[in-house]
Amino acid sequence: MVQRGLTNFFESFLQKESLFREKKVIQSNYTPDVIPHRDKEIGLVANILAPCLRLERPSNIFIYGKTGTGKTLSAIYTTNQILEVAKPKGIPIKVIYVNCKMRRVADTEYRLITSVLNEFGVSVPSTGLPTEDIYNVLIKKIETEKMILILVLDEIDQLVKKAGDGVIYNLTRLNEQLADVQIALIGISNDLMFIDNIDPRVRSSLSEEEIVFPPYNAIQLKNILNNRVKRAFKEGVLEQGLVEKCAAYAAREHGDARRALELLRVAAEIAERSSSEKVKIDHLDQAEQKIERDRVIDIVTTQPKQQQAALYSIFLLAQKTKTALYTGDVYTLYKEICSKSGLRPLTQRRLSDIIGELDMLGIINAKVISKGRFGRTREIIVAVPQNIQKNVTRILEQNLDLR
DNA sequence: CGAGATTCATGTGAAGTATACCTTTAGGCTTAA
DNA sequence: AAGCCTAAAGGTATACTTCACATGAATCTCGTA
Repeated sequence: MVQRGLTNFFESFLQKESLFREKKVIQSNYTPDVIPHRDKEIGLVANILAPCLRLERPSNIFIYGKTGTGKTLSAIYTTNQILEVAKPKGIPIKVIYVNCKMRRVADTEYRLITSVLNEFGVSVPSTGLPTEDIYNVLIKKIETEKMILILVLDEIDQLVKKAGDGVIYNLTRLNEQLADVQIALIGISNDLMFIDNIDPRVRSSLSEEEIVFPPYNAIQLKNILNNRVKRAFKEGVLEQGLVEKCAAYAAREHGDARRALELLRVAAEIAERSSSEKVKIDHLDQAEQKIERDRVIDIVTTQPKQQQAALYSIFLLAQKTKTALYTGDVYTLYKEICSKSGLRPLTQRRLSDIIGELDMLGIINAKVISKGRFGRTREIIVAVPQNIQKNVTRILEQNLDLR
């Protein structure tokens, strides 16, 4: 790096006009004051949750809809509103939000309860205790006072897929052991098939109420974007038709509003970095690339070494052969990779599971097929565009200490 | 020719093992009275 | 004697291994038309 010019660089950076007015408005963790086109859904949620203001346990809610349809946002928004009413009146309501997808945070029963406890400010060992004990700690903690506990479980399908549906059963049964505290669950899932594959008893208790969030259409998306653009950007920094194009992109991808907003923000960041005075359509295309790349890189690099080695083998093989890959081939190469990078190779049994996990992450598509006389295997197809694949392969190479 | 039987390569479930971490307990040491 | 530290014992969750059996369509076999 040229270090002498750095002060100058920062100076000129400060002088440069930013394209943003209030950048946080289009950042992903921002909760807007109004959520357009979700009045009906929010009304439903509010109706169901309202009894908790009278200290009655509301029904459990199961919310589903594709990603970026405002499920999480609506749930958080509604519960926040309830809290706002409840707080000045001293109504004891507590809302806890847990994202079950976060690997190594809340993807097992034990870890879920642990993260709930963390919300209460109680820290418990990450391992070593019986799950039963952890429940008891929780019970003891919340039983001290009368209250309604609303537990929002985001991406609940991931949790059930890994830890089984007993978790939800246990949670609902917790109510029987608690005299003064009532727990209501809000399960959020973007897997529409999920609810059909769980124990009917669990199902009926989880989805006492079901709410479906339909995807936004292009016009609605445009509306949402415009709403935020007004506050987020300075006037006239967006090229004509940019918002429309952005909405169209996202509508094509099953009406994902989160994606549309992210697309716009990243495009603006790119424009800013290249010291352009306007955000142009061209920046939008670059942003689309960058988002996808960052997403993949993020998933890949937070994965444990073994998974990375497996993925590296898959990528390498995919680049060599044009046809689909099979588990056996991957395992052979994987073992080689392991010895090169000083990793202890796992068994094929385990690799098979890892391939399943990678499939769940959406990095690859693995389908079990039968090749008849030539056995049964998984057909693996990489679900990442070529150029990004190369990019990621290089990163993996470094991570795994290969040359 | 067609219905079964066979076969292959690996999926998949269950049970066992290793590891990392936890609490409890008991003994030994220190310290202050 | 009280307090504190340490090591050992006994426990759990999780990632992984081992073992054993299940799968499912291409291919083979063999009786029959």
